[in-house]
Amino acid sequence: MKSAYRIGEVATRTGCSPESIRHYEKLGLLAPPQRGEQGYRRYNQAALERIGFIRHGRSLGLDLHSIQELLALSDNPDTDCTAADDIASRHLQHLEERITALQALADELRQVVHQCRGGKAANCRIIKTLYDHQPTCSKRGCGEMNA
Amino acid sequence: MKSAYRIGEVATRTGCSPESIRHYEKLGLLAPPQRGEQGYRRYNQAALERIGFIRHGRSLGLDLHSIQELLALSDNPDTDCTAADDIASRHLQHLEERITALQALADELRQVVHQCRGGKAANCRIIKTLYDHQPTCSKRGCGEMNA
DNA sequence: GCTTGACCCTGTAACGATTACAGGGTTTAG
DNA sequence: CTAAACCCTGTAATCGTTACAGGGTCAAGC
Repeated sequence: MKSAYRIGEVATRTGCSPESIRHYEKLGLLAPPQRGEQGYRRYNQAALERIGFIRHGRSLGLDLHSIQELLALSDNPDTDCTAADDIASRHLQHLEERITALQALADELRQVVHQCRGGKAANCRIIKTLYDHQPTCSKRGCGEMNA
Repeated sequence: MKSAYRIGEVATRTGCSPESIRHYEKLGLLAPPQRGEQGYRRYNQAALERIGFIRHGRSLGLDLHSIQELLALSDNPDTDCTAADDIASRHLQHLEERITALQALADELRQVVHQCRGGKAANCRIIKTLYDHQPTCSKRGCGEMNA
């Protein structure tokens, strides 16, 4: 069990770029690691697993703040972990809303795609449709909400 | 048919914030409008419709660059509009891929949600799962890709 | 020895779209 | 006369990641 990986090796093992690893450290998701003689960061197995945790969370679409909360729970094993369930549930609901919204967009797009093959822009149904003022939702911040 | 709206009135009519309108102007999606005596921007009906076009495009999830291309086609009515269809088709495909990916994430989350009610973090299935290294996709830039 | 390339370091800016300021001016209603 | 509600410009923040610039260290190969 090797215990002194440099950042590049951690990157290839975790699929997380060195830049991101340093970023997580700056944000406090990772404790500043020990340094080798030349000032290089040296990571141990626990750090590797922590980075794997973060990447898995990110791949699920969790934001770094939520991941930080989950890591805090993990760091305090005696804590009540209802909060973890809250985070996951909230994110799942968020995802479901987002999927519904995207499906509505896709449906709307399907209605206009392939309607203007070979024509002139003046008669293009896509462009005409965009000028029609019935956006799916016209409220202020209601575009394609972020992931 | 009024033809001299100030930016705030345009904002309420189009559901687009004044900041965004000025932003679109800076990016070249909107031509710099005429100015009133006090230097205030004055918009006419055509500008309102153009902003509606942009908002509708955004609500469909198109990026401003694509919208700019569509506006360029609209500004040149004699152009072949195959490009419009390309943009819409590409975006639709993008949406469909994204929906599929999000559904996979939601499925994965559903498997862990509600598995740790009332327990201690040390035994939390959500946290345990995140430490398991089978992210849906562990490749470099493969998190929840942007909209 | 000396260069080339692959690492590592720090700090800063870019991406995209929007929002939020700071710091100022003008108008309007009380 | 003053406070609120507008408008202006320019800059910085948001989020997570990537890409630089400008520098240091170390190995292999000439």
